[in-house]
Amino acid sequence: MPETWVDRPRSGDGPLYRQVREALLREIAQGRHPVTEPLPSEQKLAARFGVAQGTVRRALDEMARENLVIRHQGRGTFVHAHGPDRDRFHFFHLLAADGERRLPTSRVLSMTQRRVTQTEALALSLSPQARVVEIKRVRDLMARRAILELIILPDDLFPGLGDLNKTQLPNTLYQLYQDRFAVIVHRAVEKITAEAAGPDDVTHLGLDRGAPLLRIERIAQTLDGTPVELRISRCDTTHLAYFSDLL
Amino acid sequence: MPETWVDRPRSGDGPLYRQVREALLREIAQGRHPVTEPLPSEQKLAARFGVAQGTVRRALDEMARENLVIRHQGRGTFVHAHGPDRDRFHFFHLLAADGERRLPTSRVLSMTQRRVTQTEALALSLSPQARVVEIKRVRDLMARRAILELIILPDDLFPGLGDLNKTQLPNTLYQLYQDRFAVIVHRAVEKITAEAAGPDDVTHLGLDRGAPLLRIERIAQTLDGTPVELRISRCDTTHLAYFSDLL
DNA sequence: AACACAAAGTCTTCTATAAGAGTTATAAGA
DNA sequence: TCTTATAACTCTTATAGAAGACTTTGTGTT
Repeated sequence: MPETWVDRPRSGDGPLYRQVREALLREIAQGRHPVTEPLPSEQKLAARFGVAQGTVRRALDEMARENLVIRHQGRGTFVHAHGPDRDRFHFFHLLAADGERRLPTSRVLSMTQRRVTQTEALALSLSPQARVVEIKRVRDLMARRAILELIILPDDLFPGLGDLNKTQLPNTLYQLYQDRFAVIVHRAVEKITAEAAGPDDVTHLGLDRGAPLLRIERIAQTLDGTPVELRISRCDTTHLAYFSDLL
Repeated sequence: MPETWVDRPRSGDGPLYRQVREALLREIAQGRHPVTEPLPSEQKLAARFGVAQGTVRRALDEMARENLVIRHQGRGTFVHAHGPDRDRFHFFHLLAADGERRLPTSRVLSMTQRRVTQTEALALSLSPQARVVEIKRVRDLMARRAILELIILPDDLFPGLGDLNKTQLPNTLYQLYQDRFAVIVHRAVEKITAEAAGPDDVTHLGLDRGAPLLRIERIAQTLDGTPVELRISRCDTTHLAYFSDLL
């Protein structure tokens, strides 16, 4: 046996290139293929799967389009991770008033560990007894308080996170998830509503009581669809807007 | 000369398949290739452009991914237009409270013709003297007043629209734009903010004065990026939510 | 001997072409 | 109605050269 052959595309599942795609997806989801080193070359993968190189290529191209892997000519194909290369705005859809996309800064208000609530358990598909870490922070955009954020993380996916000092949290959390806990956020679903400012919003965002604000409820997922983060952002949209491109 | 040969891919512009793509895009934007009949077959296009069939295929595949054309095995490739085939929810991102995607019904309040305002002219890149048609309507979702919509259309793109009776307007306007005026909306950009309900919202949506609502400002564009519609939707989000998938 | 730099070689992805087998839809004919 | 033919797209494989990135080797200098 030339290699450990864990995942062969099953026969009769549809197009070959899609079977290859699924096999690769499973491998990546299982955590083989560290983000620091390239996947096996197209040739190698083709040999492993017993298909032509072009078929592997088609699978990889499709995955690259979905931002699951990133391909560098001459270097190889890598699992698409968070880092300097990646588009930082992919998961940040707030636009400053001047129409420019800017990254916010963050100040952590609190970080606590506790039992999950019922709605949280539902959103993250956790058991009612599960424990979570709750992070609360204020984010500034263009030196103006703009976002009040509540982040809920399953404790079992992020062991030891609750013990960190709140000053140790970086601005870009997804980078942290990836580097410290090998959790890679690949996609997210957001539900957006309008709400009236409550006491918390008044104190931390400086809004008037009852002022309209944008509520963004995000569930971030890994490659295989496992929800790993629930994030509720409350935004003062007097100087910014959420944007969405319908292509 | 075998055909009218308007657009040849220029030499040295980058990958061949992309030159073909651009050439086809120009053709479609110019309004050749009616939506009712297929584009020339891959073979024909390959012959026209002097490239291999696989190269044309790659260009078309890319365009199909971007929802610019739609491919039917055995029938041909068509300009992707609005109609029964097309995903009706592509341009409607509101989610009912139960999590289901439903289409709203519409009741037109008014339809008037007037001079463009300054902000409208900016958004639609019109001259300050241009005339527009303004449509105002209320949309119900699950038999509940949910959206107050203001639609601004450049008069020169939609000649004679202002003369229509307001009862003649269909629920799905993009279908009308396409069938009556040969204007195909291919993409849209939305900016979303939270606002307080004003007098209009109170009367038409039954909201309390100052209640928070979701404001969606959409600019719809044709293939070549020409803005053709400005639409401002004011939504009561007590029973629905805007959703966005970050893939 | 140690270092700097250029050339050569190798690995990888990217582009282009070609060809054959399979699937789907439409139209013509029995 | 059923069958057949045809046209079109789909899938897979194969090959070959171009282009980018990295490593090794060779050369010359210090």
